[in-house]
Amino acid sequence: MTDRDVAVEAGVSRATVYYVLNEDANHRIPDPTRQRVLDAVDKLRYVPFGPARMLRRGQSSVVLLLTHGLEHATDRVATDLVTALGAALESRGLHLVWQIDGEVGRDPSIDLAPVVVLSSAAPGEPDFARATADYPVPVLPAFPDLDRFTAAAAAAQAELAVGAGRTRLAYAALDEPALERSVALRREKVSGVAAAGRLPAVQTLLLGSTRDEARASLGAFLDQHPDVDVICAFNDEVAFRILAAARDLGIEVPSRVGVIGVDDLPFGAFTTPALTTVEPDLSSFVDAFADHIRRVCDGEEGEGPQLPTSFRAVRRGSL
Amino acid sequence: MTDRDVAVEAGVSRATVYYVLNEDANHRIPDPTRQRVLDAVDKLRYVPFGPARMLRRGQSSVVLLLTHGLEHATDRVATDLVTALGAALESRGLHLVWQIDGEVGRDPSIDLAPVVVLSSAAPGEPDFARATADYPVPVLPAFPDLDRFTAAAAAAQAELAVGAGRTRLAYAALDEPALERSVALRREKVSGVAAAGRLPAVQTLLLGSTRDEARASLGAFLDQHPDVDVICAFNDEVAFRILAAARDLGIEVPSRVGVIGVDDLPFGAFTTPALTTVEPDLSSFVDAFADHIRRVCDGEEGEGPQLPTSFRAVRRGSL
DNA sequence: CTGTTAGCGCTTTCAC
DNA sequence: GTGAAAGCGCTAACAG
Repeated sequence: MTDRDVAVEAGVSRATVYYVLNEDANHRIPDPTRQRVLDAVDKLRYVPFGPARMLRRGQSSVVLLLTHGLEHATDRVATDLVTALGAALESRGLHLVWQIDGEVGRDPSIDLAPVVVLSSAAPGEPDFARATADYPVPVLPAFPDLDRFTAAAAAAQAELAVGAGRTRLAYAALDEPALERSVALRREKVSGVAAAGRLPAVQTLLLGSTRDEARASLGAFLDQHPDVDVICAFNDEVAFRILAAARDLGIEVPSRVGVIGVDDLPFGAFTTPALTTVEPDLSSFVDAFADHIRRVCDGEEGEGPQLPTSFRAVRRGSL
Repeated sequence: MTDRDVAVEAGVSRATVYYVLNEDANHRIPDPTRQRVLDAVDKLRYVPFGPARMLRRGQSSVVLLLTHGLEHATDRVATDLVTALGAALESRGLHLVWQIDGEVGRDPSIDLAPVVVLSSAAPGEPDFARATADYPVPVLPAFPDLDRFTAAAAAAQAELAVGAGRTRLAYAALDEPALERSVALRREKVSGVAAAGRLPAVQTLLLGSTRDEARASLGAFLDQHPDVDVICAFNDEVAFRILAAARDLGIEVPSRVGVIGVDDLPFGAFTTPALTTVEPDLSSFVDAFADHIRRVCDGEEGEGPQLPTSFRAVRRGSL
């Protein structure tokens, strides 16, 4: 179905079809003609063909989000953000689509012709550079200043711990090389808060991946650092593993040691003890980010917003 | 950057550029010319413009996955499936992109021009019909015969329970109207297995959403049905909530009552007791599904594969 | 072996 | 108020 078909069906020219459909201000079409066109559109179920439109316009309304894998998908915070961003962009005439940026698909999916690309990688990382090379359009970080954001989460955890009267802080993460830099950064932040409160140095606990390994890691860690009285975990999942390990070891939470997560995943209310955690407020960021993306699409320059640094404490039983 | 620019830069015609780039078999281009073209492409960082290509071809290489929300994203099974499907389609020259099919965005995202649409809804559901109406291309269910699949999971749970010597089965799910049909279906399947083993009727437990409500629901249920000795949960998350409720009530798992989940989410190893669950094998389905999608793109008719019905039991402490 | 040319469907300027 | 025509960038049939 093309505009031609509609024109024939309605007995008018192709231009007239366009005037009716796009409500062209320079052309007032008499109602009977107008109606014939609209009827024809309905009857033929005509939908303009996107590629032709994009070719004419020179650009599309598609915003492409590239994430390395779906690890971000199972992260509740990221999915909330993506969902909210999609809605916010929609109301600005843009369409958010999501694609996995795998090793396999080295084809930059030319057919997509996005007007702007959002990369889950940070500027400077290989995936970000690759996106910049592959797409002849602006590439923005999907999670701007993620490091600052996660560091702020760590600081919020530490402040929560100190505020609760804990004095010997530890930081815990999974023992994965890929996470190393991020862990160092967050731990640094926790150390900063500890130092500001004249507390001793912050120790790092790297947790094994199986339950047995997790138990062994935690046991050894607490033997070596017996005065640690609170553990700030990388996220709620790590916190959950620590709770499991503590239970296996007969270590009491929160009396012997407190545990604090990040994200406020739904399961946090169902652990034993229930998980204390911190959670960001993303709503104002999302709108600002959508505005920024809109501006970038319009060719404007300028800095975009960064992820927020304020976190809300969710106090439950584990601290 | 257009092919014109490349042609000028290389000092050849536009057609020659095309012959070089697409390695046209009917035209052997001498190496020096060839090299000049390739150099020009590199120098100008030329990338063909997708929309023009699609317009010419009449169709794109984009497969659009529409999901109602991101509830599927936090479902590990679904994300595994999407990831694997994306890779499988990539190797067949197709590109999978994902878009949220929200109420907000009533614009059928015309710019996307997919060659086929995958809907998370099942044929017959409103979202599926909407996709069919909005897109002038074939629409397939993204999770073909999901009901059969989930029913098979329920059957696997029941068989696992019976195999372990349990005789009074219950089925548990969250108390949400949207899930009602699916819950009924799965419960039916559990009932079938029970009946086949000449066991008493299967009771249904609808769990409240907060922890307190969950405890109350479970307590009341077990008071009313004191001989129930195993609970098959809708999924691992529901199973986890049941474990929490049981702990709060001082009900011993698995001695007093066993608990079985579905999905084998990573946290299952870290609950107390660790969660027994069942898990599907999706690998062969993914390849078959990708083949089918490829065929549909090529205009062929025919039935596609269905989600598998065989599940692997993961035995841990909760049964 | 290389170049010219027509046309995909949509939009818009210009002429009637 | 309506229509004719050109052109976006890419591709492919056809001519040279």
